[in-house]
Amino acid sequence: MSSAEAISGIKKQEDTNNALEQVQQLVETYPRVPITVDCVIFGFDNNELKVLLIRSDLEMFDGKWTLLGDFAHDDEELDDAAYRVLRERTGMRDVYLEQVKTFSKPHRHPGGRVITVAYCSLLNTEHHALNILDNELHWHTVKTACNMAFDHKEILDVCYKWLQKRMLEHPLGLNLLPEKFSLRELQNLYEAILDIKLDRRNFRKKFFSMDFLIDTGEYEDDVHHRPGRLYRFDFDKYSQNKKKWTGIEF
Amino acid sequence: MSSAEAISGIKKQEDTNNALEQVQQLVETYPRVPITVDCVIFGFDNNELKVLLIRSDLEMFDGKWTLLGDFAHDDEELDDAAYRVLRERTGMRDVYLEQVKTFSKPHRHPGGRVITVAYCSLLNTEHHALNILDNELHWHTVKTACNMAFDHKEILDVCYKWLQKRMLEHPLGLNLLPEKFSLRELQNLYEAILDIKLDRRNFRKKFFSMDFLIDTGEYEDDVHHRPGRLYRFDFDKYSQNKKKWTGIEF
DNA sequence: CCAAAAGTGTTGCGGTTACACCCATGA
DNA sequence: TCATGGGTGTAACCGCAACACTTTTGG
Repeated sequence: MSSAEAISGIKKQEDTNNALEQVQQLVETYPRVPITVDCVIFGFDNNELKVLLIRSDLEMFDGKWTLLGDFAHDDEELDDAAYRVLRERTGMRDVYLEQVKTFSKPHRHPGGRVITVAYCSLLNTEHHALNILDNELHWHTVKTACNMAFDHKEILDVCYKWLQKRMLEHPLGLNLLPEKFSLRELQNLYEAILDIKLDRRNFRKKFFSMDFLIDTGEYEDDVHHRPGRLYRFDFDKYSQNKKKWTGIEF
Repeated sequence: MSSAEAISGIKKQEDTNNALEQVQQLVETYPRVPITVDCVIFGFDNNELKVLLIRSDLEMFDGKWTLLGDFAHDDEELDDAAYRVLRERTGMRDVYLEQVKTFSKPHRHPGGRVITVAYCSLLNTEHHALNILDNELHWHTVKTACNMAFDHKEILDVCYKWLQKRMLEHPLGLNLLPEKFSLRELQNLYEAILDIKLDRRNFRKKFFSMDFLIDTGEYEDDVHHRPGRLYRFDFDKYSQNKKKWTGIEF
């Protein structure tokens, strides 16, 4: 390296430092807002879509229910914050989770401005039951959920609509079922969430033709009638064969 | 009101005040983060999808391009902030705008932690051309856009994918065309954005059968061949007749 | 009269819907 | 043996894809 190059190198380094300081100082001047994540945790039990809520620990929301949420830590990506909330509150890992929408009405939180990012997650209530730590946690039927704090009812509604739409194009709903499930259970799931009736034979044909169901060779054993076959969903195969394009339709 | 009731009323008021203070103090303790909105502004010109970018005014991003963004003001809902950015930068009002996703990687901004909410907007470049105030603003071809600051390339990619998907289920793409347009222009729009070829006759049949196109009775007049009819899109009719359900498909 | 794009119908295929009967199991 | 849901096939219909020629305009 020539000395001219060395000097130019030093100069460049100084410029970089100055530029960095400039940016840091600029960011210092920005208004700051507390950020939370709120998880809409769906479960499926008794042929009903449920949502996991906790009693508000704020005096002014005495008796009201809230979503599971928390502030974002410094240097924590919001996806990670949402996973952390799930872990801390339910003890579960590896749960399906997706960002849905950010809510920012100035007065949505009575304590001052707080922006929240809503996440939607789906888990199997049977697995989950073992891990609930906090007895102020309860599963509520989504359709009748009410008396909620903040704008959490609105967030729930948005996430429910999101789920209904997403179910049609993605098999995320299977996260609500046990690993092995009967076709009846699967159909009940779709019927309950979408709030429609489906023809049993056509539903079967549809799922079999997608060819993502693996026959376990096992049967239901807790049923008071002819037991149905149990299937697993082939998530690997799905992720290689997703549909790309379904045509213009509105 | 009895004096007991009055006392109880005062007590309740005090409780409320206390509770409010409690919540406010709690929110005070939350970590705070600067929030920005970034608008991915799409246009359509020369049969190509374009995106409006501005040169970064930060020294360390010398020569790089960024999305149009700004900090959220105090007490400003983020949707409003995004509309404000659009107004301030392009002079346009009443532009189609939708929240897409929140980006929160801890080091996405070199000046420290900044969380940004990405909005996608679509506007007609002809109308818009008149209003550009800042000559560091430029339309870039989306496919070849590069050399972007921050994580703005990633945001652009996510919004482009979002647009491709959204186009199939919602007529938002029509915001990219002039009010009156030919079917050829409409088809070019879909072909360019979705990056596919479509059969002309089937495309026409499809749109005519949806029955949202209003024949203006007018014709193109700037073409060097047989002029096509001009149509308007009936947004009112659309908003009353949206499809609800398109079947399970994944 | 030539180039360039507008405009227009039909056919075949595949997927969705609608629908009814026999079977296996537990009580 | 009865009640309950499991499991299965077929026919009509509809929407989508594939495909070519004539018409209109400007140059």
